[in-house]
Amino acid sequence: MQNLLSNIKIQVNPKTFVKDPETSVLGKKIIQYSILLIDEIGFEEFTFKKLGEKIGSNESSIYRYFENKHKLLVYLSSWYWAWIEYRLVFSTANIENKLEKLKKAISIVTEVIEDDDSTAHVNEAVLNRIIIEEFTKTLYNKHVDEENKEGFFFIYKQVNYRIEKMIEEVQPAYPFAKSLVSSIIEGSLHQHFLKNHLKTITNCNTEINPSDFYIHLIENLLKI
Amino acid sequence: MQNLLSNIKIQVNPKTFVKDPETSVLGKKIIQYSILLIDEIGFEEFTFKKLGEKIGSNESSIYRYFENKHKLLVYLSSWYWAWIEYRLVFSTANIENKLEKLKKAISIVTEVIEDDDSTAHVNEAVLNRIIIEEFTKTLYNKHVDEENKEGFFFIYKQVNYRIEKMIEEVQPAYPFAKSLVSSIIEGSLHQHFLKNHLKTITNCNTEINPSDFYIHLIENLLKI
DNA sequence: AAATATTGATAGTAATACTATTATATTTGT
DNA sequence: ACAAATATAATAGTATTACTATCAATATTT
Repeated sequence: MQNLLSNIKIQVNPKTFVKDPETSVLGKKIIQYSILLIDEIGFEEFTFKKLGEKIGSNESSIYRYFENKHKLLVYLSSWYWAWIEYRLVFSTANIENKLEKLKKAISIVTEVIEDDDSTAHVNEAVLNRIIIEEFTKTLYNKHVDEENKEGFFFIYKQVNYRIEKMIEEVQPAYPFAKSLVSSIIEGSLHQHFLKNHLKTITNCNTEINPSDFYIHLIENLLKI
Repeated sequence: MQNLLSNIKIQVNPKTFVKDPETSVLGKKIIQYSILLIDEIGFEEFTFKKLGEKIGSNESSIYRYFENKHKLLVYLSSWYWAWIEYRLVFSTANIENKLEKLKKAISIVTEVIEDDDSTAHVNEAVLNRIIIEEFTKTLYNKHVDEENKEGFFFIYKQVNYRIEKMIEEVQPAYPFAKSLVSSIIEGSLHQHFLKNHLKTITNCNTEINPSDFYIHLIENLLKI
């Protein structure tokens, strides 16, 4: 896709890091290779020691950027959702028709991502894969409430909120706009996961994708 | 609810355990207190050592029943879905009207569970809470494909399949029955989670529950 | 060139996730 | 009732994880 972000820096909640990884070569290397390593071995097997070996740096140097691997995952997720939000706003900005606008938004949050060259150290396609496989772990743990208060999920909720408003524009009478949006955004990641691992309980495959399922769903559900 | 299971034993895939916990007093204690301890401290903080302390047993004795805590969680999840399947089959058996039957099924998989006295060592209400908070972790890890081949998720997929068939009965023309079911079953757990932790992106609360959202959804989506 | 910040190397701690061995109960079969 | 079999407990031990602390080496800024 076209280079939208060349002069825009994705802002991530500073509470997720000790030192901003965008401010140094090592920091950017941590981001770049953590994405690749998590994709390769999975979040449970991923350690700062292994990442250090991969980038020829010391474990203790990585700890100067992130308190622990959980916070790093929260950082990567926030980055991802901020990037999605940017694309969402940009690509729906000039659509007059409310339903078309909503459909475009649904596409943005449900489609498979291809790499975008605008950010050299972030491979968006691989990041999308790790969001599909690992995003749920940023929410599902005993610190959610605390971290939610700290604003760790602000951008994610913001993306939800934006689409909620679009639903209200299309069909103000629909009584579950918030639940519909959150079930589409999270559900789409889940459908991608099922397509890759539990194929018998999804219709999604190489031909049909989650976008088709969800766009058909809103078209039928919000009929006026 | 009434005592449906007094003479029925829930069958769980033997590959999830080393020794069947249903066959001894210690085994049942492991099940009973692991549910309570996971609910209390969360799965990440849960260890066999802490469980041993809680039940006055040695860590090494617990390892004779389960290889590791992940397999224990898979066991508990399988037990849960087998119990749901039983209730699903039982409570939809005599419903003639296809849509009513489907709606009943949706209720069973989306409603909040209250304790059922039929199984002394399993508190179903607490188990439901840990399924809401932890079930996703049985699927989302690097061993899914392997464990799926071993049949660890068979009962879960079976529950999906049964409801899929009910959708086909109601509306054979609907093109995404599998995805719709899996998104309802998983999505309902997620809506319960959001209700507890990220209240701003769900309509569910003490008055509105996930069942209302999903029943409204299928009623509108499968209109004939 | 000096001051400052960043990174690397090494060492160390507590906890986790186990395995192995042996001793002690408890159950069961005759 | 007793021996044999089985289950459980106690103890010890290993490798790995998830850090923290300290200090030296190297860049970078002023």
